[in-house]
Amino acid sequence: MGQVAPTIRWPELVAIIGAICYTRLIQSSVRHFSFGYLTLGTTRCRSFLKVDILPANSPLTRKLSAFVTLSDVDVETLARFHQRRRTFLSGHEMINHGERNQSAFILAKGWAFSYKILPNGERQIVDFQIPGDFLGLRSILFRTADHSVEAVTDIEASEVLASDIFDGFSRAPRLATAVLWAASRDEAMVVEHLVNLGRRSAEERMAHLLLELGARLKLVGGGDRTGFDCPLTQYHLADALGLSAVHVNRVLRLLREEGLVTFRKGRVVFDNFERLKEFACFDTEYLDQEGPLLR
Amino acid sequence: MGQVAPTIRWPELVAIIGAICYTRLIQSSVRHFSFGYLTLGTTRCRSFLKVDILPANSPLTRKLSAFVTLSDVDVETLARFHQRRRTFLSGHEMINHGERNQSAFILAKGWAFSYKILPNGERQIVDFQIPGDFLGLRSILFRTADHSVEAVTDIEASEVLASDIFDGFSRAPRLATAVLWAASRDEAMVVEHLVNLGRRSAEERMAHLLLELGARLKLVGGGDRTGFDCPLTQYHLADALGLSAVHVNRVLRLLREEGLVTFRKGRVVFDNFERLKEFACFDTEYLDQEGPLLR
DNA sequence: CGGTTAGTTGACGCTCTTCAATTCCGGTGG
DNA sequence: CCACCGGAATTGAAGAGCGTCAACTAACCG
Repeated sequence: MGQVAPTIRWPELVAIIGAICYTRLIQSSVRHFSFGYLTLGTTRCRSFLKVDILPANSPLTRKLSAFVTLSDVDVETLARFHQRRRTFLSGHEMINHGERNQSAFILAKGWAFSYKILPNGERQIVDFQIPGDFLGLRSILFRTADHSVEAVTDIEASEVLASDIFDGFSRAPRLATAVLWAASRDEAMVVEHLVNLGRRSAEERMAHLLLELGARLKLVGGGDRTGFDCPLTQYHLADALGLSAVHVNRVLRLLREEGLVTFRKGRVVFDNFERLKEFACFDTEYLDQEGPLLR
Repeated sequence: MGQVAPTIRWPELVAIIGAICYTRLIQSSVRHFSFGYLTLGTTRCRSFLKVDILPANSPLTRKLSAFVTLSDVDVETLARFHQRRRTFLSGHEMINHGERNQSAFILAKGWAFSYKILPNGERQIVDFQIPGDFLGLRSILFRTADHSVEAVTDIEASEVLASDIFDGFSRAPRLATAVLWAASRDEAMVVEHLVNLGRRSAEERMAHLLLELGARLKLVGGGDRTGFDCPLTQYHLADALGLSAVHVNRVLRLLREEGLVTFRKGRVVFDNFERLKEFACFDTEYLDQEGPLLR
């Protein structure tokens, strides 16, 4: 607390805004930040993030303001992203496929998932959103939402209107680069899910998904390498992995009997983290970006 | 030819840059463009696009310059995207997974595909790129490429360096919005492929892929609803659809015997377009965006 | 006329789905 | 306190879908 002068200026707003969109970036931002100003390991970074310099109305901006001094216009631009705090009950449809003028959200608390429904009623889950994630960006860039988002648990989120985004872009052009970068990270994750569905066995898919969720949660303080709390049902997993719920159950049993991972009563336990990673060919590369290209 | 005054100004550079990244946007741009200035059907739009006003060094900028007068700085910014014309032989690795400082490309001629290789040697094709498509955007936004791109046929393309993109963003902030929008379109397509792999049968996947390629090619003048020329092998299709090449063959036979679609000797023929669309539950929504949200 | 690559077909078996039944568990009302 | 209920998890059996192996043909090229 306070061991770092709060007047540090870092001209690359890019990475900061990126961190808004993806809290998991915070870690890498700070890593880059250290390049020339501070040398911060992960643990020191965490405590550093607790430093509160500017008054702010959201956990995310507070985190960000803690390690960079923003210009007035930047602060104002950021604050707009967190003006409208909203809550949703579990099961609520936060974004509806086909509807126009939808909002985007930055998740503060709870889990959600984005999905598409096929005409025959089957559901494919595209990605899960955890605290710190941006959701529904495509639904404001396109005029109508091309997918839906439903809350898994009760949700707290900041509503981001299209006007927030586009006003922000014209005020702070670097914001656009950062959001582009964040969207590309999203795409990278979807690509990884695609590879998962196309070329891996059911067991590998499951292992990979659980490891990914664990890695993502770890970056926002929601778990460690022993495991994490997971509010998903086996039906959620089935629809994300392109499997039937029955087979998901069998796969989970198999992984449990192999001593790799246990998922029970809302808790995922990595029984043997290293062996599980090897089994799933899990490479964190697509999550561990070093931050946007800065010049 | 020439029936339209060449001095028309449309302040929304956004859509134009979007069109650079996705030539298929041209159709929708013009549709939007017509909103107040011109009423152009698809066919009239096409002939309109042939009008050549400004000298330019690439087919894409020529197309664009034909229907909008750009400011000097805009033209210069656009021209930078097409300064470096390059050619590749079929089979060439245009972007290599894991390498740093890769370029992006705008395809002018030929087909390519982006893919990932798993440790066990299996390949998953994420998307195919056809003329007018942007490829490798993520490889310059991230420091290292998270995927590879290989040329299917001989290729002509404009090389876009990271500096082109970022310089362009600071010169013309609207460019950033447009590229973000284009990247989101890319993501929408990947999401659709994900749904394909997760929740459709082999026959439906194949039908859907062929319809998508047909629809995309139609927008750049490479086919119509009777069919299109397709340089892909059955191995390409297999790796894109998460199937084995043997099964791809069977699926193609089945679709042919059903009188739905025929793929032979580099040519896809839609034997019964309507029935095929119905069979594949093909909805062009994710391709038919009306253009970026303008204010 | 071989060599090579893409496409084709059959046989067989594994993976995963489907259907159906059963258990577990938290909540709710009596 | 128990009885009851609904959603989620669990398990078994049967079979469809798709992969693998292997052999073969067709087309292209030097």
